[in-house]
Amino acid sequence: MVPADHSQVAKKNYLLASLPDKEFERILTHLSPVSFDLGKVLYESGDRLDYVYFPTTTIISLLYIMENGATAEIGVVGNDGILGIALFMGGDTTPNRAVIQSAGSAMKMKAADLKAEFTLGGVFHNLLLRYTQALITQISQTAVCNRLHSLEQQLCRWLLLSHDRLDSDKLVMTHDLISNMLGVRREGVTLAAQKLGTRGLIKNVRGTITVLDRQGLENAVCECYSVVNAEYNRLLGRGISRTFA
Amino acid sequence: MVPADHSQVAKKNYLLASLPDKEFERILTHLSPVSFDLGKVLYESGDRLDYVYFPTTTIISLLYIMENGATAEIGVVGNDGILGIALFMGGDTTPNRAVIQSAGSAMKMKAADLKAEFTLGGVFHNLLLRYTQALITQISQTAVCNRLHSLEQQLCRWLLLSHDRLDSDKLVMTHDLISNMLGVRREGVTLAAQKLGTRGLIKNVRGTITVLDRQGLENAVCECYSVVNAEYNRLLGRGISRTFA
DNA sequence: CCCCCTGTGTGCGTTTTCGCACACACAAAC
DNA sequence: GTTTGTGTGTGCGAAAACGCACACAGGGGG
Repeated sequence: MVPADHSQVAKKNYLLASLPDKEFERILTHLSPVSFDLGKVLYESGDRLDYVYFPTTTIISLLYIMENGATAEIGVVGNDGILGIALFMGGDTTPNRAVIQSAGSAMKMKAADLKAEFTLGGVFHNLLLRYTQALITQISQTAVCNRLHSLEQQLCRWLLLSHDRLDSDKLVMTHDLISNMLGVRREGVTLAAQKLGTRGLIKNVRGTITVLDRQGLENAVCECYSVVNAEYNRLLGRGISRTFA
Repeated sequence: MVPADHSQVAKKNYLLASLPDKEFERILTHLSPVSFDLGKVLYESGDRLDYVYFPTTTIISLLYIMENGATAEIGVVGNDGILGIALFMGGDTTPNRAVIQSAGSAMKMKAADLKAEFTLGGVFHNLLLRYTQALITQISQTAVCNRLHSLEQQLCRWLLLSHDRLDSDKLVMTHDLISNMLGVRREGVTLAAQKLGTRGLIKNVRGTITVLDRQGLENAVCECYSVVNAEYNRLLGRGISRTFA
């Protein structure tokens, strides 16, 4: 039996929320809530996936770890999506680490249950594939942005991606953490964050960045951000961006 | 009726070649050969996809074009895969341009036929999804490589990716073309190519780069290359790399 | 045969980011 | 209230790429 409040919690995840009632009810019976602390590693590179996760309030970062220990984020999953696409794509695993970037909750689902639901075809199957395409666009734009844009622009993009997936304007994250995500030096992040602070867009205080002027950030960000949002909007029927929501 | 030689030509594409006989024969009836010149644009960003393509000897580049005209490659498709995954992923289109990076041939298939085959589920459906996951890994490593590695390493990676997808050691491409793919200056490519030439790995002559020492290139390349190859190998049952083949 | 076009080589100064070294600063713990 | 740690500010020189300018070179077409 599913506790009544699970339904409300689960609907915080846009993917689940966009399911027709019938499918939603069925999927719901396979879901159970979990919560995670900052830094928790959900999948290690190459791990077999026992569960997939539909974030409700947490944000998960997909990272690649180089042999020399350097890291770079390739994408981010929040209440817009699902962690564990490799399972239904047929690979069972990926060469990436999945780590909690912002503490919070998710609904988890057993790998076997997800595979069974996916195999049924239909709405859920198609929704997962469309989400995967949106994620591909996000990863693609990360590649482009890494190549062509300044650290400051990338920081804006990253802050907006996080802000979109949170209820609060307070992002609990150190410059050091962000530098690992962006694959740059910590000092570089500090410098860029200072510039944004001077312009009144954000406030930097030990361990948290507060978004003060969301519109200002959107003006400062590169086109990569809106390209990704437009695709989420087009493919999943609603934008994840707070602006477009 | 399908000409007899179509079958042999089609099998140059690894994806088609790995289909069981029954599926292969059925798919084959939907395929017809085409050939393309260098620079031909198959899809423009946002275009509706009328056909998908299974390259046999051509190589296709997936590019993002910035508003200011700057370009960067996000992935490459050759005889290892299929161009047009957005079709079965449910998006019908992507924000990228697909352009011929190396002249040659492909088998084309009508969008509607592909969708119908995909919807049947089964082997073809699963194969396309596994290929898509391999492509995701390729795009992911492009993002990582763009962030963390030197131009010279990236050039090595790019040359190997091309070499893997060609029969010849002669890559017909100018430094300028490569610079557009890598999203860097033409001069930067010239400089990096000179260094590789000095080390005897390649030979640079007006408009073509000849691979002289494949093993040497593999020693010079970053880990990104082997990560992608390992995934292709794992997901699709054989490596695309000439080394692993 | 010479011209012209495209592709390549080279040389600047400039900008961005890096790598390292440290000083400072806040907050919880003792 | 002092200590201890973690997070942030700052200042170099070095390295990698950039933007621009232009010289040269090969090869096909007039």
